[in-house]
Amino acid sequence: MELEKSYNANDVEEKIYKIWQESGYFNPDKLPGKRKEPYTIIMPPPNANAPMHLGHALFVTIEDILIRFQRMQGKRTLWQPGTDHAGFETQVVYEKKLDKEGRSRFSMTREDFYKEVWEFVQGNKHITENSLKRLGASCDWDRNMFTLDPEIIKVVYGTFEKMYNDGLIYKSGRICNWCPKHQTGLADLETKYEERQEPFYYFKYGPFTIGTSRPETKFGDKYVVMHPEDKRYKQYKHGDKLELEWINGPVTATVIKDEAVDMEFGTGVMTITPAHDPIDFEIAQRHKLDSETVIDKRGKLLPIAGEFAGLKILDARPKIVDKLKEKGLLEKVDENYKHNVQLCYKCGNLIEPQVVDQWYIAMTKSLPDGRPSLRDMAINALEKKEVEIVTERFEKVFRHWMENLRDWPISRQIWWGIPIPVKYCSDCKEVIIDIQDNISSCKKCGSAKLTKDPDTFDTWFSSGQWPFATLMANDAKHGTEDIKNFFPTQVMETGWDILFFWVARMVMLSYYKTNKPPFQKVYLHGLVRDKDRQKMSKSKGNVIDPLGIIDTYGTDALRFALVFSTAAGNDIPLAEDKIKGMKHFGNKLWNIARFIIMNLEITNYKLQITNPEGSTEADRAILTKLEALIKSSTNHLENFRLHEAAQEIYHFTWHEFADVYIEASKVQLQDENLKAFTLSTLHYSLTTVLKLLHPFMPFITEHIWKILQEKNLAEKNLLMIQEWPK
RNA sequence: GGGCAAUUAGCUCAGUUGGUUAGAGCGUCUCGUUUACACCGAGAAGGCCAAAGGUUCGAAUCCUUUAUUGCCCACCA
Repeated sequence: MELEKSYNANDVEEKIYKIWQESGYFNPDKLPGKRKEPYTIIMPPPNANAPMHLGHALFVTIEDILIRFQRMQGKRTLWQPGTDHAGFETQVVYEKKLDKEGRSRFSMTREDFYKEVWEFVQGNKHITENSLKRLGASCDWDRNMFTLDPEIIKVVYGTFEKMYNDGLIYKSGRICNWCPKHQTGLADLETKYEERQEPFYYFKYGPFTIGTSRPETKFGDKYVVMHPEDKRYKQYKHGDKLELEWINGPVTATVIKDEAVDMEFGTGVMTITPAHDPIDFEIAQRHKLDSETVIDKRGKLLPIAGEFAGLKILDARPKIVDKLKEKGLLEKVDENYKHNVQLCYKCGNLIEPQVVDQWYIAMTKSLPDGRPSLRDMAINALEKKEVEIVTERFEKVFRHWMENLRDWPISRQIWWGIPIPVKYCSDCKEVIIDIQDNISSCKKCGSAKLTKDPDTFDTWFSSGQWPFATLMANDAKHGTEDIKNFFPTQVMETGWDILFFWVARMVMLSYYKTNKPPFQKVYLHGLVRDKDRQKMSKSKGNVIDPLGIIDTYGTDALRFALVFSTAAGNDIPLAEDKIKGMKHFGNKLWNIARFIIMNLEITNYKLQITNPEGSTEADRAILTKLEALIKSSTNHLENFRLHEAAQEIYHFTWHEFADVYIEASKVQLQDENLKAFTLSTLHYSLTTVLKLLHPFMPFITEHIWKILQEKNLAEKNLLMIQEWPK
């Protein structure tokens, strides 16, 4: 077979992937030899709501390198794949799509909406899976899982029920972050802050002056709050009643003394709107004050606003200010006031805090079986190094976040997701956990009037259980013993941007459910950014399609470029030139192989390097360097310094092996006394480099290996299961 | 307000526990098509490793301060 002058990735990658898949070696149960020690990575399931982006290419590359390396080291490797229904994220994506079509979920039935999203997600799932294959992912497709698979939901429901019975999950009507656009409550993490310059108004409130940037919330205000130590207001006593004129007429205000008031801020006096402000809500709770809803869930004023009822808050604001001005209650306006406003992290609309019933998980409550709280178990895990974040600087970040953790709201008022398995008795108000969805009468009073909880789980509640849920689901589905064999897993590899969303929750939920860490090490990668260091996002339209890159340069080049000069945890600005350079490297390797094969084909020398007789200084030098490379790159890989390993292998291959040794070999091959050892050295160096390079550039290395096999120049098995060089 | 990081060649970035002339990709310049490779080879230019001070036999690497940049967390009506 004539070998082409240059390597063409497109011709071989699909073929090679097929060979791998047919070998069965992605599946740990089908690996040859006696492999005892497991090595497991649970793949962070890509969201099945969009085509894949370079972030996926990065995580697939890193995880595939780790898995292939360990597989060649003789481990029983399981890389568990899956896709995520991604509740809120997907619903947002789909609602945008509806919006473009002039539709809205509010004019659809819940069932129809769910069905449409289901179809949409199924289509994306397949696209995503095919993309993972093009990237060379050697994950076990036999175990492929979806977050809405019944076996997964069963595990999730089991956890919910256990937590409810343990008193860790409770329902509360406290104030929550409400997005008026998406019509759902959100966790703190799902909101962001932005600095805005808005007018800050000072109004006369009886004898006081109060400041606010949100006059539209003030209709129901009937408590005036000041610090108990504030000397300016010492003549007012807690509980004093005052008659005063307010926006829509006279009100009776009650004086409240509370230490939450900052004496330095404004006039040191404020009125409170407990239904629409978290701080005010807390003050009201402390003093058991009345609370009145002023703004509805769509962000419009309620009848309490009188003439302003029905207006959107931002439209109402200037009108309300005008009215107060006319009434002579506007004292002054500070136009230079800057403050942070809270926004929905997805749509950027203002968060409008609302009092809504939500399910919460207690983060700091000790477990009834005597174990510490979820939060403390996670902190202990780091403390005891049962879980280590190898991207070390994130340990501090993790710990700090953990220490300040508040209870986690896990219910969402969205339709796309796992339904909360709860029914309520309309008569006796009993809460009934109904996992099978087949309970039709109240367990307590026998009433048949049951209503289903309309909410769904926060996606992170289910994906937070992913490491053990997938393995449990495998066992239920396939009769495997995955939980026994593969849990706890070895490595969780994911982006630092979901450290809190996901990693933290996995640690807590895993300890809760299994009493074990979900994984031993956490490797956090950075974000792939565009060439201007901008975050790639659909909304910015700067997303680069990895498949296009693969078409042009090949998967191996993309993979090598992604890990080549990237330290863990650092963001990666993608330069296409780098990928191009790595394609050249692949071609270099190809031609090294071509040269060696060409020389070996025309000879019949016995290949062996154990007998150094007839070796030259050049032979010995390259073998020494190769030995050092094996040691060093193995060490780097074991310690997650993939980029270091990649650079060293690159440097050796090109600048030691090709530039120096192969050049020297051309002379040595002319000498019959040197020829045998020279050929042996060439062959040995090549096969070793192929092995070392295989985790990084699996396609080209496997392809060359296959060609060597066809010429009886390599062992019969696939390169992917060859023994790692020692 | 609190915290974390970064600052190294024209550009984008590596540099594990401090140890010989600080590296890579791309770019620039010169030369070269001798059958592995022009997706190449040979060679060259280009860095007081942000600044100052300190520790050390020795610092890009450790410490202190400063400057600039980026990010995270919290959030005051």
